[in-house]
Amino acid sequence: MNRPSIFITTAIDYTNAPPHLGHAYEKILADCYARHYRQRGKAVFFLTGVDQHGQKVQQAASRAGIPPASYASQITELFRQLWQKLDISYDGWAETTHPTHKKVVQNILSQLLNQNDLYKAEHSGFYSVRQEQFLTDKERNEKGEFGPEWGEVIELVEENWYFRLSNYRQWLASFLDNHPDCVFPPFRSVELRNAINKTSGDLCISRPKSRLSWGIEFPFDNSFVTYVWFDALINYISFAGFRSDDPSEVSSFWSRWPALHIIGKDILVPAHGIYWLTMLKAIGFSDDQMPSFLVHGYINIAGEKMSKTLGNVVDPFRLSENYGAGALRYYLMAECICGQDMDFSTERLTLRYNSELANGLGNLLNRTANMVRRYRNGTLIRPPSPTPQANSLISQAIQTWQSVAASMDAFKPQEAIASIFSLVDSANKFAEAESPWKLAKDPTQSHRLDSALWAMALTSLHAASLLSPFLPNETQKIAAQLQSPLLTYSNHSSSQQDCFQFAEPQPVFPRIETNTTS
RNA sequence: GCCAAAGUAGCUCAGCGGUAGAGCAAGGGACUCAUAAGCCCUGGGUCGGGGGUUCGAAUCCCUCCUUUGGCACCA
Repeated sequence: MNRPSIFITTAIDYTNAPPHLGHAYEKILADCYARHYRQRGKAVFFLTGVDQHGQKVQQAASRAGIPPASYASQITELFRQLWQKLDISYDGWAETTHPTHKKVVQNILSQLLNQNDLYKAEHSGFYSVRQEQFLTDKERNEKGEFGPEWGEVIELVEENWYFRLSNYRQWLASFLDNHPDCVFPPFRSVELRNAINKTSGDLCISRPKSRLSWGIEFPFDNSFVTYVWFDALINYISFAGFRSDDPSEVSSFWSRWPALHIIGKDILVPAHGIYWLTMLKAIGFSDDQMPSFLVHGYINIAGEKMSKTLGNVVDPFRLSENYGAGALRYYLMAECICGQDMDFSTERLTLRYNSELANGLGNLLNRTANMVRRYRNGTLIRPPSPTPQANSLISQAIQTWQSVAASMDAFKPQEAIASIFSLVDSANKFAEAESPWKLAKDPTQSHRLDSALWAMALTSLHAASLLSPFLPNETQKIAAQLQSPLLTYSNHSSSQQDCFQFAEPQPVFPRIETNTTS
């Protein structure tokens, strides 16, 4: 990540149902990356949003008895509220019903038609009237039949538009062979590579209006709307300035691109790994303009996949009300091995919050603040030559910045957090070793007392600054208590800080009491 | 079925050829600046089973077992 600008996207969420914890995890992950790279002085463009078109939205809307547009905008509002609650600092917001997006999608369709990448063909197959979709052999049960869950199944002949994906399959295979690091974690890259071999044929990118009207109309054939995936994937470029009428938008697009797409494991194959990459190739993106993917896992509840049918869907609104957005953000980032599934439990959340944030960092700050107020009237002046012990703690703090950056670049946020807390541990051990409360009793130890308190205060500031991408709100409160701005990558080692003026000590991370039933 | 990933202390995971590790949880101790927080000490897990390579394997190879995921038109 040596580029001066970073373009981060998340999947755009489908507006057929309210957000759940999995949606929240992905946005929190992306937000932590966006904030981390901003702290490193990069020009970050963080794009997220919602996917509003398609069959499922149309169905959900008709069940609710309202037009698809109203239904989509109601759900969209819920997502926006959640992101606000969780402090998601996105720079761009994608809504696929937006006219700008529609224009780019239609522009691309026309381009592909002109370069002979599209064709119209007839397809016949089994169609479920109830589910409003074509069925494949995958949907057959053990007896080779389509079960009752599909309702009436008829054979249907339909004309549609196809994208000549097969023209690009070979290119995609060799691209992935030459760029295996395009997908993280590595085994997902293998999975994608293997999937290409097993696929054949082209991609159907239209739906006849007779059965689906909620979509972007084909510019050259108004009896069809665009298949949702083809529509949705384009958000990554349409909302970033690609093919904008404003030339400065276009040039900022090219300074941002290529993107890091943060997505869930369920939509790598085929949507992003196959459709999106071949679409980009067809549109004219070169090999070194291809995006990369950070593929995360699922959040399970007691070992089981979250699903509406199991009735174990966790509501992120309620979680952030009960525990606070910070606690939720912290727990998800500290606990999850990026790329793997994780098991969610409020017990673990409470445990980690209490032991690391409350007892670790919170208490470090609080004990420091109290001693500075008690022994130094709340004002701490930088000692001209701190003791070697104090210097050693401070230099560990400075070194931690590098390890955090390295861990983040390696897509290991949990490792980054671990190294921040190893610094906090060192500071608490340092406090025991120096015992400022003993030094305070001996006037001849005044310099050593100043050094110790200084090192503790400065380390608290370093730890809070390093933690700020994960806990933007709470770390601001720490900064307020220290009455000092948070540090960044450009000033952390040469901070001009020469005084701490402590505000009234107040627990930033009050312990979550557990004896009450949750 | 095919292709992958994982199986290490109660829990979450690190180690990936050289005498089994971390954090949390559990037990004990000394202290008091602090959100009864922090600090110190302790805990002995056949590293999924079996076989092989090697002076030596959690670490390489084979095989079996268990769990999870992907295998295009549903987003």
